[in-house]
Amino acid sequence: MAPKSTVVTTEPKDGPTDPRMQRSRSAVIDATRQLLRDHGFAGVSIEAVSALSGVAKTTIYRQWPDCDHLLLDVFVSAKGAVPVHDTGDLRHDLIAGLRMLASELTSGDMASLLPAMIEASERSPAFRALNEAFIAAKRAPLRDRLRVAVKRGDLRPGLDIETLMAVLAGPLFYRRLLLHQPIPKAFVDDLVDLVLGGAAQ
Amino acid sequence: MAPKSTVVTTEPKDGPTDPRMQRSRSAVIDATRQLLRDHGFAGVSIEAVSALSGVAKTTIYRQWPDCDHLLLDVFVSAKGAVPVHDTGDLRHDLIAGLRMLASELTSGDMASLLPAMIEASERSPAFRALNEAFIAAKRAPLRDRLRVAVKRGDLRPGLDIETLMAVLAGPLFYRRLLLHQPIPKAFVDDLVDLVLGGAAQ
DNA sequence: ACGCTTCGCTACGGTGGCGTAGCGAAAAGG
DNA sequence: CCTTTTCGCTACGCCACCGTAGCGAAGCGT
Repeated sequence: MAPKSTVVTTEPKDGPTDPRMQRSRSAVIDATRQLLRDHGFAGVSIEAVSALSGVAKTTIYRQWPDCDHLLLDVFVSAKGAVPVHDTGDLRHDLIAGLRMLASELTSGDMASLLPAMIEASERSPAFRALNEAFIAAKRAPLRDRLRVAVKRGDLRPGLDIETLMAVLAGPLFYRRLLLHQPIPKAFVDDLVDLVLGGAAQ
Repeated sequence: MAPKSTVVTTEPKDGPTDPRMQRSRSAVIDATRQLLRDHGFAGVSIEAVSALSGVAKTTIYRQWPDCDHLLLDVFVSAKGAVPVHDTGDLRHDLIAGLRMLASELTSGDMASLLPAMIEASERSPAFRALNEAFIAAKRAPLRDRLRVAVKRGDLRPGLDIETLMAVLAGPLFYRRLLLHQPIPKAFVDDLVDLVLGGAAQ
């Protein structure tokens, strides 16, 4: 059920592969992503992917040993960091960065794959490792920006960056995954203002 | 695949049912929960539940039309609100309430079922409706306590309660579901202090 | 002790997905 | 143009799970 627990090496660094391989490969991954989005985990099978993508079942088995490895590649294909620029204005930068995260959470690959990734991370070490690398990459720019802000004196000195990141990003995921509500821009604004200014009277 | 989309009526309000029915019923639900926790969604099937619970397959089919309805009942059986008392000290009450939420997220039914619930909510309206009712029940005490605090003047007047709740609860879910890290008590303390006091210099 | 209900068991046909083998067609590369 | 690789297709055996039928045994309420 779970992939080989050794190492996650789902990226062969693209050697001199045949262009035909590339085509079928992306067709398969696209179809898998679509199945995952439309019918959830239970809807993904080699046969269904074959039927939807038009790629023969045998061809799929030539590139992936089983369904889990295919799913791993689907998740790998959805990476990309959320840029957080430094304009000098912390509030502005945070709002811009979090708005981008919010839009990724409500549309795009991350929106449709995240729930499945979370579920997969619970049971398989390989998925968990991939997921953690994925999240870490996403978090890096925000963490860097916050560190600069602390060093610059825009934030309180003793502040724990990890806590701060959780307070900024967590509410967006909470709203997306638990409440199933959209994330309006005003929500991000309120969030940043609340975190920066505090809630107490 | 999805249950009847009509109404979620998975609670017959326990009429005069046979004690035997109760026994097999709870055995089945326990086994299903265990399978869901240990092997994820894919590990749940009527046959597996039957084998693990010791309840005959035919008996299961006599009480549930399919696997989805069984899963619905598993989720229903895991409810319960998080109490947030009012001692007059807002900071103390928030820390106490959030610590309890944190412990529920890292151990107990909610910890093992939440990821599956999230995934299920993405594809099935019935699961989504159930999940939303579940979350709403969990949120009520915290919301009430925050409203009292606003009215009492412990919090800024114009504060949006929804935003504030997301800022308080979101980071815990974020840490649990995305980072897969434990939630130490100090994290909850930092969180509450950060939200109440603000991050800015 | 009596009926009635529920249970466990076995057996069954049907379905869908798995993973492999073999082959001719097509396309890339030199 | 010719070799090599990949592809698509068919066919296959296998297995897990589905959902139902029938029946005797066991447990409940009275």
